Amino acid sequence: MTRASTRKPGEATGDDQAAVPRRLLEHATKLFAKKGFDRTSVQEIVEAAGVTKGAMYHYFGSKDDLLYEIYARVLREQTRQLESVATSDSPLRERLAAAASDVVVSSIDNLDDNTIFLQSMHQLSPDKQKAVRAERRKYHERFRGLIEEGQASGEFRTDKPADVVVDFFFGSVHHLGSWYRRSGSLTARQIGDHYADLLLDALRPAG
Amino acid sequence: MTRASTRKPGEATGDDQAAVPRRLLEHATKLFAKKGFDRTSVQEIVEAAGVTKGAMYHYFGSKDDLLYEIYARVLREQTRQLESVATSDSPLRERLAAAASDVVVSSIDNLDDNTIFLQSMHQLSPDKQKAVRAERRKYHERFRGLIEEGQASGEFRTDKPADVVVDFFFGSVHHLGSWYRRSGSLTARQIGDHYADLLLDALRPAG
DNA sequence: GTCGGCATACCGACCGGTCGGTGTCCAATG
DNA sequence: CATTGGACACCGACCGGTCGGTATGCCGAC
Repeated sequence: MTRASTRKPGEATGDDQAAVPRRLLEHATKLFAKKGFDRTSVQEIVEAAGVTKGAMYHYFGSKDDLLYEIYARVLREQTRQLESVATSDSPLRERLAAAASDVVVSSIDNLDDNTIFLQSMHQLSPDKQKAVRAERRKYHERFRGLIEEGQASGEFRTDKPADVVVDFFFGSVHHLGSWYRRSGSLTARQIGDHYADLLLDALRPAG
Repeated sequence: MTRASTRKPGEATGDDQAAVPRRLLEHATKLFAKKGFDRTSVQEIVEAAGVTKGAMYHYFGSKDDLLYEIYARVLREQTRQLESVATSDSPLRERLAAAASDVVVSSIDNLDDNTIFLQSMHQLSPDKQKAVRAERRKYHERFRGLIEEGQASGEFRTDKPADVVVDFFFGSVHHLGSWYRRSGSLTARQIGDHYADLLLDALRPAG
């Protein structure tokens, strides 16, 4: 606190080197995941981040904003990742398998974000909730596009609507947080590959 | 209020014929599903149910109790249903398909309960949460038993751990509430059959 | 001097839960 | 039959505490 130094504004003055907004987001994520959005007070967040409420309200308009920023970051990253995998020039089945496995792995790597998504989205203000939903929908549509591509080419069964399959699969993904434990015997990639296999095999044309 | 009558104690005296605890549970379910547990005040619940706080705390020990009772009811019913389907003397594939489809249908029929499960379980007191988890685990184990039965007989693939498949499937089921709308073009049973097909086909031995 | 980057004290709203009371029914008593 | 007592089902004002948010001030850098 009293440590004299010539820092750029925004740089940490405490023990942590990270910038204040970053630290706030980081600790807010952990606390929201652990206790839920409503049960985490602003006071707790700023204490965990080693700053004060004044600092927080300087960078974020509200507690809601904090949550929204957390979502926005995750969504941006996942969308980026999907886009990169989907547009590669591998065969369709491989692209879909990679997309499926990747989203599982990244969901497990960021279990906290995932948990928050699951539990706290409905606590956002309506307009921000709408923004998040719109972004999520874009993501799902991109994923669905892969399935429809395979249905058109005859690689995948056509008796199941693609959007039902997408919701089926992402339901599983979003729920990873409620059962996956790092202490378990399977790695994130193993789970991802299992999930991808299950999806791909469920999509095989009827034998 | 002033309507004279010879009612048994516990019978409604207002517009609604239902007993007070029942009405409380009913309206609490709706409100919890719509606004979340923490954002629903006891005051709102009792107003919706047309009683007062005194009445509520007469029948329930706490707001937590209300939530717990909602869970307990749903769990009891789903467990009962699964047990009934699983022990019938149909072929295994049919029993599993029926169990899968049924749980989807009942989840859609009671979307509110499902939503609450998803969003508010972690807000229960630790001991009640433990009780709910234990009950849920029993349910999952029963379901898993069906899959293991098929793996042992060679009907299902053995390269996917049964518990992974169970979590995969129930993730999808629990997430129905986040996308299913009654205004959609598919009935609950149609979704249930689609989901059951996807599960069964994902379990086919590799071709 | 003034502007970003905070700190601190404080406010008003609200919330879960409590508690002393009230009306009603029923069963025992006389 | 009339009276009484008390168990049950509720009522609603109130309390201690918490929370999100704000107003104001300080302080170093430019």
